[in-house]
Amino acid sequence: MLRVSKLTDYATVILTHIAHQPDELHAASDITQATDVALPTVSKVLKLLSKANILNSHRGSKGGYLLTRTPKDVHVAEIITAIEGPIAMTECTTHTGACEQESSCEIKGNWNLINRAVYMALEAVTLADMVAPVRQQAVMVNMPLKTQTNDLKVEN
Amino acid sequence: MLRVSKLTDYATVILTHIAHQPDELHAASDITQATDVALPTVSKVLKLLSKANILNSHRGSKGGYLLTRTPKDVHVAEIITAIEGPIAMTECTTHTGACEQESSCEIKGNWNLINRAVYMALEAVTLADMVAPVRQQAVMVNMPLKTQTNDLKVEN
DNA sequence: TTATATAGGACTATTTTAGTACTATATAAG
DNA sequence: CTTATATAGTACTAAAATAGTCCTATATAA
Repeated sequence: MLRVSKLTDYATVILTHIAHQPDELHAASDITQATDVALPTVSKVLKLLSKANILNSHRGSKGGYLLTRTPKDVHVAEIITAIEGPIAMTECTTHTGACEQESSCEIKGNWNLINRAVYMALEAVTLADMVAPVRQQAVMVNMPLKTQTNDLKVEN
Repeated sequence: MLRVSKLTDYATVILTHIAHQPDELHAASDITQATDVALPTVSKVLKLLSKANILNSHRGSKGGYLLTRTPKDVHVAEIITAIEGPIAMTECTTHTGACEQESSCEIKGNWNLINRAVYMALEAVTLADMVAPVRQQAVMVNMPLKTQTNDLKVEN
């Protein structure tokens, strides 16, 4: 299925809400009302987004959360990473030594290639796109081989 | 993390092995030996790939599995779909009615856009690429807005 | 000083995934 | 036609990941 977690989904909903009024502070309780996501869950998501420097937080009375930058500069890849950690399709591409077959594995490099492609797809869409659905589309193109070799740089 | 399941990972390993000798029948027991994946697991994966028409099966003595087509025509997207079902990042994009906020959801269409981008990334890599690591790379490009409008066709 | 709001971490329940086992069916070979 | 071998299909169990909740600490405005 290649799913994004529910929390990540909530994160996009919450960020979309905040992005509508980018200059105001949004308290967790307000966001709960607006999004129908349970308060503890909203709170959890906001903390993660804050930690990832997508939101700034203000404590105390009249506190809340605020975007650290314009929605155009917040990429979907970043949101996913904030909630779920680094985007990597297979264990071996994040944790060295996680797989016993690692040394003899032929396809690790190819998974890295796939990771890259997926990551670029996710980086092409921003929070701004989520807020005001622009009919912009990311499209795959096969580049000439030779010119790309350096780009691959697959760690071994 | 945006993971592919372990079974999918096994599937790529198994298919890579088979693709090395595309004209021979490969029994589950042989593949176990070659890949160090447990027999019941190999068996499970092979059945799924067979059901998805990526492999042909031959029963009985001297039976086994065979690719249905050349490795160049087997896309990674298809392998993932065979093991995990349709590629969709969020629940709402596969199952209508799964989300209560569906009717008022602003970002569903955008998830469809993201799905599309990811799918294209995964379709750009084939089993042939996995077998003989070609230094080919898929790259994202932002297309002009107007020309793409028809392509989106986001169901509501 | 008090009310309010976030920070951080721990914990539990649920769901998903991985892995295994069992029975049925098809085929090649003696 | 019988037997050995291999896949088909399904059901079940165990393990891991995720979701969701709660509690205590800290910061800030009034």
